[in-house]
Amino acid sequence: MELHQLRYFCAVAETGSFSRAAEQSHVAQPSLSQQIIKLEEELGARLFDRLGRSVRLTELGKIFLPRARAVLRELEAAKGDVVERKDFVGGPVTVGVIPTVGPYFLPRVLTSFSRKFPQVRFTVVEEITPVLLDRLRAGAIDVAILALPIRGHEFETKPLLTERLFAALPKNHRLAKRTALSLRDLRSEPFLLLRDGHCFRDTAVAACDRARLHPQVIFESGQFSSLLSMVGAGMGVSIVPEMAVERKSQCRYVHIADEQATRTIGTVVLRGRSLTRAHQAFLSHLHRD
Amino acid sequence: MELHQLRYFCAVAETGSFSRAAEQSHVAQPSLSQQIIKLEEELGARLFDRLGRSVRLTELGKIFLPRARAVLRELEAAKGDVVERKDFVGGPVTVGVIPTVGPYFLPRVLTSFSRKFPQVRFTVVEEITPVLLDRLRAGAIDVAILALPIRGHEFETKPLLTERLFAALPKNHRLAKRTALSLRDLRSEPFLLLRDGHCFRDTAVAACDRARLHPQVIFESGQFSSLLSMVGAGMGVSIVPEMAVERKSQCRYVHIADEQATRTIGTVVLRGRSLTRAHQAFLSHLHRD
DNA sequence: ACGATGGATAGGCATAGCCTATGGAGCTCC
DNA sequence: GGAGCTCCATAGGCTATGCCTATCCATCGT
Repeated sequence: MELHQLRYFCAVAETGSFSRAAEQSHVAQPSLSQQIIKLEEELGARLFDRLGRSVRLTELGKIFLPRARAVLRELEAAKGDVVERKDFVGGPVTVGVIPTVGPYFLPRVLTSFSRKFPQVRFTVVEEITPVLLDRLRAGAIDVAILALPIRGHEFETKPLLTERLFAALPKNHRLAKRTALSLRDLRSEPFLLLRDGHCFRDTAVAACDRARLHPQVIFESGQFSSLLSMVGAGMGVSIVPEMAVERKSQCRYVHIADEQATRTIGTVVLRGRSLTRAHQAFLSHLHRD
Repeated sequence: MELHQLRYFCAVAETGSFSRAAEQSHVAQPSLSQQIIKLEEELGARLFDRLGRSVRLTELGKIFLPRARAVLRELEAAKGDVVERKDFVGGPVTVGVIPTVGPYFLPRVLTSFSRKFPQVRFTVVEEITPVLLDRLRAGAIDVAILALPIRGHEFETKPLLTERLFAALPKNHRLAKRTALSLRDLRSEPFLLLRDGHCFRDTAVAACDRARLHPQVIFESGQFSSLLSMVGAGMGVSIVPEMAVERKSQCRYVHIADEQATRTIGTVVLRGRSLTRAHQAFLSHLHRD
């Protein structure tokens, strides 16, 4: 049983004539006749009585007609649904973000995007980079925002912004009034850093390495705000990205002028994964500058 | 969009693999791939993400899946409905019958048939022959029971029974004690006959013609029982078919022995019209002897 | 690095649906 | 009542399309 057979059948039922049905269906009358006959053979029953002049549905034909129409109606609904939704910017979007970006960057972007596309429902997952990448692979996350570069060519990355790093110092620190410094200037300071696993810890440590600095870490935490409180209390110094700089904290922030003392944030999606219009719109909203 | 494409799509969605879906669908994997691609092209959107190892539904695929299933479900329902009902003896049957047969013959047949096939719902139309034939042509009547022969080769007729004709005489009539008579014996009698239009009137008149008898008709009616009451009252004589003979009436009935003084009842259906199992069963019930 | 797995691509083939021409039955009109 | 028309069925040929095998290419696991 094929769809065009059902269409022909309905056309004959509607027009009451094979010829008119053929015309309406844009096929030759014999073609339509053949298909109706085939359909009848498959069902094992006549659907029409051919009575010289007129063609009439048999009892079984009358039963079959609404069912055939239902099939075609469902088909149109299926087609229409997809065609309609494929250009619709809406539905669920799950964004993954690393903790050192989440609180500083996402809220602003999400609110401005939601104003433009209120139909899009966001879910935000805040996890460290390797977890986010796993979730991307599994399809649990649509877009991730994290520090580049990352390894794995199954991902498509695109840089969003590169920010400078800052030294967070107690207010009364000897370097607090400087407008810039080098990591080497922090040679003898006790360090407060993020816990292992956070990629910004790696960024900071790598910068230190390049400066031949082996920081003495006296405190570790999972979020900047804890570190900065401790710094404000005079326990030591820390390194933070620009977006984590708190204007009205107890700390002073001095730009670290070392070469490559930066962090690049970018978007990551799974390569080969098809994106909805909502995903695409969100991505281009992020990269809109 | 074709049905096999929907089937393939569902198979891939279920198995999560083109290869397994192809196997399950009994086609080669490339064939299935091609059809999925065609489907995606027609919809203008990817339905699956091909991610090296695994295949996953896209957002649109997830939307499309239940709709595709709905189409296939409707299709199966349509097929099943017809296949189920085509062997089912039930549903409506409309029987047409002429007035001179209706009250004597049908009740007995309908009750015995309904005992066998209680699912069949009967509608009985009692009309004169030309009306019944029109209704047959229009499909408003499925089977007609009337006097043969009829004209028109668009009908299929089959004789049911041939009955003798009887003279209906008042009790004290001079011929009332005879066991048989000839129409010529009624030469001088006043006749009571059915109204024009009733085919049995034609049957009676034709029999009289053959007997060179030109009856003086003093009363006409649409039903035998009226005629027979009048005959019982001594107003004249009449001619009735065997099935109209009333055992406990005021009349005497004497067999008319003339050649061809008979009436043949038969079934009529529209040639080329397909009959349901209920129609077929009813016809063979009628002709069961 | 290698083979195994899984999907896409290429090219050939056969079927199936479409076409035109024609047949045959029924209806209309002169 | 016969000629012509209408309408569905049949016949025969053509083409498109879906299927096949062989092969390619990327990924994944050993």
